[in-house]
Amino acid sequence: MAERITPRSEDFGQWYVDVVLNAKLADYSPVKGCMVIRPTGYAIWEKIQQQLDSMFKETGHVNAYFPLFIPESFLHKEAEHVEGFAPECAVVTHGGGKKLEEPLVIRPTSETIINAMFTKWIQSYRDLPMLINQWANVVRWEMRTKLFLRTTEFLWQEGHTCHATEKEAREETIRMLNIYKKFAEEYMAIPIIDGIKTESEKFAGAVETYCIEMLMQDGRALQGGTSHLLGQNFAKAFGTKYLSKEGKQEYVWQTSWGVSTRLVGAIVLAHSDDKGLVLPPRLAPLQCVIIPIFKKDFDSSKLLEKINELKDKLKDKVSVKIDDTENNSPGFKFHQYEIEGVPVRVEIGPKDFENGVFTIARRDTGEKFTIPFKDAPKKIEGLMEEIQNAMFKKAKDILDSRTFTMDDYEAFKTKCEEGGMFLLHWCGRRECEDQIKADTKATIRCLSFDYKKEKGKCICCGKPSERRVHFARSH
RNA sequence: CGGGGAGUAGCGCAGCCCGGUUAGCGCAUUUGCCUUGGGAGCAAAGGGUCGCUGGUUCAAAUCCAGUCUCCCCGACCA
Repeated sequence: MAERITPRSEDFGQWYVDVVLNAKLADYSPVKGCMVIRPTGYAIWEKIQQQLDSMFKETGHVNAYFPLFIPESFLHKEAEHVEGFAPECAVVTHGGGKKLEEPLVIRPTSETIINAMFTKWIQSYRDLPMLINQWANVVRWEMRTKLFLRTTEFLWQEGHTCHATEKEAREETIRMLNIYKKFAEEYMAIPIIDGIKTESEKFAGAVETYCIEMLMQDGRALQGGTSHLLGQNFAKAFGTKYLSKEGKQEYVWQTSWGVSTRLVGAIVLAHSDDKGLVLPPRLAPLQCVIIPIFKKDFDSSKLLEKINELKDKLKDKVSVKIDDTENNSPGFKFHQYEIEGVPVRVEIGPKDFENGVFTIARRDTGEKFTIPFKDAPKKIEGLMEEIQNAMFKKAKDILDSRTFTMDDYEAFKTKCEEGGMFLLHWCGRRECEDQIKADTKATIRCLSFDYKKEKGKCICCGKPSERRVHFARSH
């Protein structure tokens, strides 16, 4: 039985955890920092997987699987890569009761071991492009964790591609970023800011890192996905070469890109209200629940007949479930499905039956209305799209209303406490980036693709700047 | 690693300051009756090494010392 969710606007972190736990998406595990994903939460992840997978396949990518263990020496082959990842690696030193000759790192990401295979697989320009994706778990030993947003072990998808030219690799990097953007906006109903990361925030081992950034309801930003242009860094480290048309040995140009179970957390943080989870219809494992209201002196079979009829008409287009259990009251069920975020609820009791209508309730707005039996299927089907769009618009309004353009450092420092996205002039120097982070905890989320050329002064040091960049405190 | 908080029934908590009946409450569970239009009601029942170790005392959930664990904030976060 779920506990009631209490509104706790003053403590958003706790509110978030309450939503996750009450909606039964996940549990804390016996192993600290790790998370147990419950069936309800996993079902959302499955919807995400399904959709992304089909988008990857449309663009020619195929799935494969690589080992969980990576020889420690592999990580050392790329200098920046090992520097970035070594501190957060879990390392296996023993196996079969003996100390291993070479420790095995539990993959924090798979560039190295995949490149070791690419080197064997790729001989000629005819083998390119090679477009591989892997669905897997990875481990990163973070100091502090939070359900879905940052856990020691998490599930993700990592794409790894090889191309003959830098141009092709660059196109691929952006193509995949755009797929993430489309997925976030059209499926998760969360507007994003896309752009490039600064040198200090980019992936260890990449030439460039692109990302989609989201703003959550608590005013903090969340990195939703990244797409890296790896250049020839890993190719050189692992000797991944091909024979070109011209008969020359060339290093391949590579990309990698990934999103994780963090996206489930993003949905929770972006859309939930004090009643619980609110799921966008396109990713809701259950889109519509039908609840009959029985009365002692009313023939319940008449209600069941009506709702089965409705279910049959809906079932090809909308995922629907009838909850005709008798051990809980209707009120209890209403709350239960609201906590779980089911987009649409249909009720029918004797009164409705006599009037020839269903009562329909929207999860996103809480709005309740009746509709004649014959119009119900079409209406409910239409509601899915309507709710999906309304949720995106609501999230977009939050992003817009909490994006601030500022030029005064002191004012920014104060305003930053409330959260939000900030468009600030920045001189491009690491020193200022670090200074601002030290002063405000805000980091450069990205240099967005969408910007106006505009002469200004760096908010920190006053040196000239050509454009504004996105700053925010992030999760 | 630093700062704060918490460990008492399956879950959530009160009791502790100021030691003293048989350690209490809500939810959940079991049984019976009755019910279902926003988290039902009534009646009864079961369920506890009070985190652990030691000390003080006639007497410890309560006081003292130590210890373990968890949570929150910070440092960290390709």
